[in-house]
Amino acid sequence: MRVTIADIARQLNLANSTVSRALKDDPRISTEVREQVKELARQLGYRPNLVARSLVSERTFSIGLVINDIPWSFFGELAQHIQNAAESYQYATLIYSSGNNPHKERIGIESLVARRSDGLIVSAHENMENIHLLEQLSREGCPVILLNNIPAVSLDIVGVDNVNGNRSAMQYLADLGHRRIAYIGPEPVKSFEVERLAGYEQFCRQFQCGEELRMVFTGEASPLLGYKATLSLLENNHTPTAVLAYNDIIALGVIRAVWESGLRVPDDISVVGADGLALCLTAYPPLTTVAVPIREMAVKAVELLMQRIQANESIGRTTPARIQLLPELIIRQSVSVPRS
Amino acid sequence: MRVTIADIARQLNLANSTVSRALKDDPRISTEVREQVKELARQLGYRPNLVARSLVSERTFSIGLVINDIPWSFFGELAQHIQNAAESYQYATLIYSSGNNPHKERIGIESLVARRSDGLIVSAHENMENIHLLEQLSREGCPVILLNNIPAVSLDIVGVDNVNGNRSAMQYLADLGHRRIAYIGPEPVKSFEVERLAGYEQFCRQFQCGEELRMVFTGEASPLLGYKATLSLLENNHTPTAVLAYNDIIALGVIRAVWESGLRVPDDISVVGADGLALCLTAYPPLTTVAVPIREMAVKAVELLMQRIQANESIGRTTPARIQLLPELIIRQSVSVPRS
DNA sequence: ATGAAAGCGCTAACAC
DNA sequence: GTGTTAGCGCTTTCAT
Repeated sequence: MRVTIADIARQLNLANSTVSRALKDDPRISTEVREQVKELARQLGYRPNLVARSLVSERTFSIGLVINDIPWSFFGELAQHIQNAAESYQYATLIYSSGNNPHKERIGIESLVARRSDGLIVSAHENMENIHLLEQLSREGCPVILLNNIPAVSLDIVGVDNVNGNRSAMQYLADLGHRRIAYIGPEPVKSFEVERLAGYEQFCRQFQCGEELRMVFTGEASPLLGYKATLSLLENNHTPTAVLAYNDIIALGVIRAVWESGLRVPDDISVVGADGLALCLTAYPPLTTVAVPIREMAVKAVELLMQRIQANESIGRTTPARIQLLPELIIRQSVSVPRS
Repeated sequence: MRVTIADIARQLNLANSTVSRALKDDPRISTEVREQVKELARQLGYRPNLVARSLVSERTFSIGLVINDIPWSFFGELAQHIQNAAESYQYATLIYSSGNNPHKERIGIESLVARRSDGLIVSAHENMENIHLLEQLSREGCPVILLNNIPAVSLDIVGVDNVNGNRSAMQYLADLGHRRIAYIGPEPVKSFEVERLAGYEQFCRQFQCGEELRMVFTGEASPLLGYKATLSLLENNHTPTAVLAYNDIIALGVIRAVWESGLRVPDDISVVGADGLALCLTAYPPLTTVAVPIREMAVKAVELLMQRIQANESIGRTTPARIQLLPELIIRQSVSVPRS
């Protein structure tokens, strides 16, 4: 049997509550007793049972994080920052990765709630059933922060202004003289996908430039799909002077395809990514990218969640918060002025 | 207030225990009552409180995973596989990333234990104090699976035979005719670092080839350090015909440095990575690598942990298990025969 | 087939 | 300053 508060109390002829207080440095307990208790606790190797504590305090001091996948690093970096931010509030983070599967996402949400996470941060799959589930949970008293821009949803949102992020990247390319700018990314389904494409298209329309270079493929964002899409774009002789990729991962695939085609980055084709992952520095040449302020996003999301938890309020009483973070263009070496 | 079993019992004029059983499809409860209970549970939006359940059952159905960092994808991929494997046993995974900081690692371990994880999988920082803590926990009844090869430790280990992995990579290079093979990696402190360097050095000694090309830098494995190390290697005119990098991340930095120096991969310099991450396909050219069977590692670790949990045995009674996984060389396009 | 009661480890009124 | 008591939500003997 593991050692409990009762064991300590018995050996010291104290009441459980006294031991409990002593362990928490309650000023009402005399210093001697406190020391005595702590000393014995150490000797016996007492480890508090947070499960029991949670049952009475109705608080687990843990938050749940639901993401799509850990490996491709956007979520990895995000998870790390969220964990760090939560830790500064003495909170643990339970990470659940849905593998982009709405059914698994649902299981994950339910599991985190059943484990009584004090709140949830969710980068959702955007399946409406699950969004409704989250709204429901929020109403039932479990605060939820959403990391996607979903309109008309009664949840707090910490989102990214991808439209303007990509518009500013386009502006940068146009200012350098680029007119034939391609976009390579997945079909616009999720908010990030829709917004990033929209930023590109809005700019194209406004400046009457190259919307025929919009290249949308089916499937999840991966370097391989970026690679293949680029190859087929180049084959068709629709050669652009610059490519705006949906994200960094795809951009790396684009770069590989350009080199393999015997062209050079950035001399023949400039490439811009998005997300701002550390692995941009992995590319040759290092990737210019529309960086999402991932750390800030994590900090803001956790901050907001902690407010909700402390105020013991979910949505219903209050208007949902809408925080929008603006991406920042990080200029590296994958872009130059167009060749001709 | 959230709805509890007692609420359902009251409304249906049943005992709590009956409701509890009905919810679990206990055959002793009549089908009608079972249906009635479940129906009302659905209507009221009953959600089981796993905290309460855990307190009595002494099981949380969650395991703790302690890793060094999530973002650089080895641990990301690992975490994903562990989570998947655990899920097949109906277990949730609590991930804690220590950011390579032994003190934070300790906090993380304690936090996971306080939350009463049924077991731990740890890719340790290899700080001996923490290892002893883990041994202690194991003795106290919390099974621990270690993912590092640490000698003479009384914990189950699912490790990687990095020595032979790297020797086979060297053999492959030598067979192609390479004699001037450099190694680029961090100072050998952790087991992975020691073993991978050892695999290189053993081969060099055996075949009397180029140990002067061993290039060890200070700091954590990052593409930037791989990049810088390569540049200084090339500056000193110690030009190798091939580079064996500590891992894929560093290899990507090496590749970038080679291109920037006006040399070509693999024509002038061949590059081999290690780990076998998905981002190898991101490189130009796609990276040949000594792939760790990450998924298998995850599956084996979880399998072993589940056995320990089910048998309700940690180390002490039993001899610790020693599972060694052999990496596999995945041949892509970053290696060719040497130039001259 | 169902109920009553005890208890998991801890906390928090309330007493003295 | 310390003890008593009740109870968090659930499971599990032991009755009936």
